[in-house]
Amino acid sequence: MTKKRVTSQDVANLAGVSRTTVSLVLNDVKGANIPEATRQRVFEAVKTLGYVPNEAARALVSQRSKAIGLVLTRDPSHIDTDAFLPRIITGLLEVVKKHNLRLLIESVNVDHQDQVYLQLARAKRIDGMILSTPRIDDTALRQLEDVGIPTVMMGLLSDSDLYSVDVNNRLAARKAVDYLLRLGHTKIACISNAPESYTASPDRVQGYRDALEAAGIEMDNDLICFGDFDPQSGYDRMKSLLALDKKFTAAFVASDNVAIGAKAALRAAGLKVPDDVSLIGFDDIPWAQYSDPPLTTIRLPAQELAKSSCLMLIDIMQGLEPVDKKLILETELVVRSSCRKLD
Amino acid sequence: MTKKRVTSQDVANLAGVSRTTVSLVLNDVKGANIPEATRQRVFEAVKTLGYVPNEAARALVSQRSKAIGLVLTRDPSHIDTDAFLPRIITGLLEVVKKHNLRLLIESVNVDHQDQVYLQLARAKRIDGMILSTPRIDDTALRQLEDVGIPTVMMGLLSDSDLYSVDVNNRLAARKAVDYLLRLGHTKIACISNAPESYTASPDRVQGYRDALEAAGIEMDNDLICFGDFDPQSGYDRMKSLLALDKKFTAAFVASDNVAIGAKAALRAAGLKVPDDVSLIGFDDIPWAQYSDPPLTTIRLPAQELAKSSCLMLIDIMQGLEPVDKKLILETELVVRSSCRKLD
DNA sequence: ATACCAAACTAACACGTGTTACTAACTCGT
DNA sequence: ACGAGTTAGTAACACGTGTTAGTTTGGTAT
Repeated sequence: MTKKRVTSQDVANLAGVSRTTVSLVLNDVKGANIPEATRQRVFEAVKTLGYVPNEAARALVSQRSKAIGLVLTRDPSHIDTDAFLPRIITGLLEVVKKHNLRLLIESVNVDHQDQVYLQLARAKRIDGMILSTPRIDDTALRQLEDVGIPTVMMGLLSDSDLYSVDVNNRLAARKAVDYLLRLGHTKIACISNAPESYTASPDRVQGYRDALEAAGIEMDNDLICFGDFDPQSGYDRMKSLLALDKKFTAAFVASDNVAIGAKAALRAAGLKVPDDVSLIGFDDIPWAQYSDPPLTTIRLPAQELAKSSCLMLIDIMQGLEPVDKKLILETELVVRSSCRKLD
Repeated sequence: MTKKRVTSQDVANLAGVSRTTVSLVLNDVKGANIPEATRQRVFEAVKTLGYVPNEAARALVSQRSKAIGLVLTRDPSHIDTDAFLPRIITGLLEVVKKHNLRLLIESVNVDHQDQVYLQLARAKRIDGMILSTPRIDDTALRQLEDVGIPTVMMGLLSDSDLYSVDVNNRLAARKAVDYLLRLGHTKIACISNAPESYTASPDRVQGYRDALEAAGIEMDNDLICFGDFDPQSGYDRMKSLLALDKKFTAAFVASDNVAIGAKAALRAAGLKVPDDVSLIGFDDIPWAQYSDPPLTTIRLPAQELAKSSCLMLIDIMQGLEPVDKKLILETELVVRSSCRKLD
């Protein structure tokens, strides 16, 4: 009754060869000369028995698990509303599958990150890892280099030696604000995507600053605030901004997801987009183009980000030096209808 | 220079005991009597060396990988815009972490599903799996039972013996349409969430039918069509419906994600929600409450679905018979502002 | 003094694979 | 005929852990 496990020994027995030969055939070892007839016998036996090599045994002897990990360094509550995660995942899955790897997902609560990193790495559960949304104050990142597990960051940590793939957040933000400036706006509010400790956030604010400065517009720090990933935070921040009564005519919200909430707050205040306030987002999540009005935003190549990270990681895992240690992908201004020209 | 791997033997040496003792201490085996002093010595050594047990070796000997798999049975393009996936993942991660398991994500392209299922199961990469969005015509599901890997389906396949967790799609859909009926609508269009082959889809349409029938309203099959997961499909279907010129006053769209597109199509046709057409969705994705107008919808307890599936799976993996073989969770009508009362 | 027993530990096997070093047989040029 | 090389295959070890059966040590009852 109990399903007997099928091992390579069983295959060997059925094919009338040794276990070694089975291994040589299945792994297509080129040094060994196995005549076609024998190979076929082995394949036949494999098929008959439905044999699948035990990954644990294989991992043990080869010292590699053939899996990579995607580590999310955010609170689950923030991940919940992340409209990008699915794209990241499909991007990773595509590459991972092509290379016969598996994808492990792990989230670390900000408290004891160190443990988790080391655990995963040392336990050899994964051969490499992709870190998403790194934080500036993440001390565990330093330790990571000691463990010596191949790592790629999606998102740049400027003062780190680790490999990374990212967009130029600063430049992209500037592109967005420059666009608003071209439309004639001068009083422009800014809601960033996340708290300052997440690296992309201050970068995007800096881009906002760059644009205003280049245009010779005086900065009003009251108009700058930091969201917290989800729409609710956008709603709250926009409400606060409106309470200041500063009469801004446009807002740069450095995350479409946060912009969703910001827009709701504008509506609640009786303000229309773009008639009363122009709104430009960041990311181009799927929702953006179907919003009412369709949201003008900066397109972040989410899937490319994921794929490139993954490919880079695989290179590193194979001991190859990737062409770029820090790869920067292009962003693109996507003009829709949420910004109007000021007369 | 080369980082030497730390094994339990090293720990044993440092602590001045045998490797067996180390294992007994670390796994807290109750039969063995290890005095407190020795235990402390072992823990000390573990800490000093930064020892972490090799998972592959552990998996090999214990015949369990301590990982579960989430298998997505959809095209990547559909997963991309799935606003629910993040919630599912955080739900799973929460439970998984609590039980010291890992989460593996796998997508199977509809073509060769069988292989993938079997591969994962036989290779012992995972101890159990959660299937999302099962399809009616999925023959591999049958084979799955043969392999004998614990499996839970998120989404019900009525004629299958497998364990499952789902909502009552039919009843939930009826709730939605009943609400529209109460508001006085009688010409109600229906766009389902997915092609008919995905089980939830025909169920929801059936709920729509139930409601109309109970109200004694004649059915117009032209008003029923099937979306395809993403907003674009909603846009297309709604456009087709409008082209029929059937003058419906309300639409039940069995997926918020599809509803996003449907709403855009209405807008493109110069129709306002809810003034011209009332719109009710399904799922209550994060976007729904921030939509303009806020979308009335049926709340699907995504995270609960994930958690319950996971808990059920863990029960099964431990050989326990879960209380319900087919668990049904509650849905809830969430009234917002996308439906108006007809006079 | 001997038998017995519990406490504290350990030697040795099993898990299923990849791989190296080796053998036996067969071919071939001289 | 004979050494050299090739071909086809295998025995045996390594990977790092969990676990069983067994061994020593020291104490205690008979």
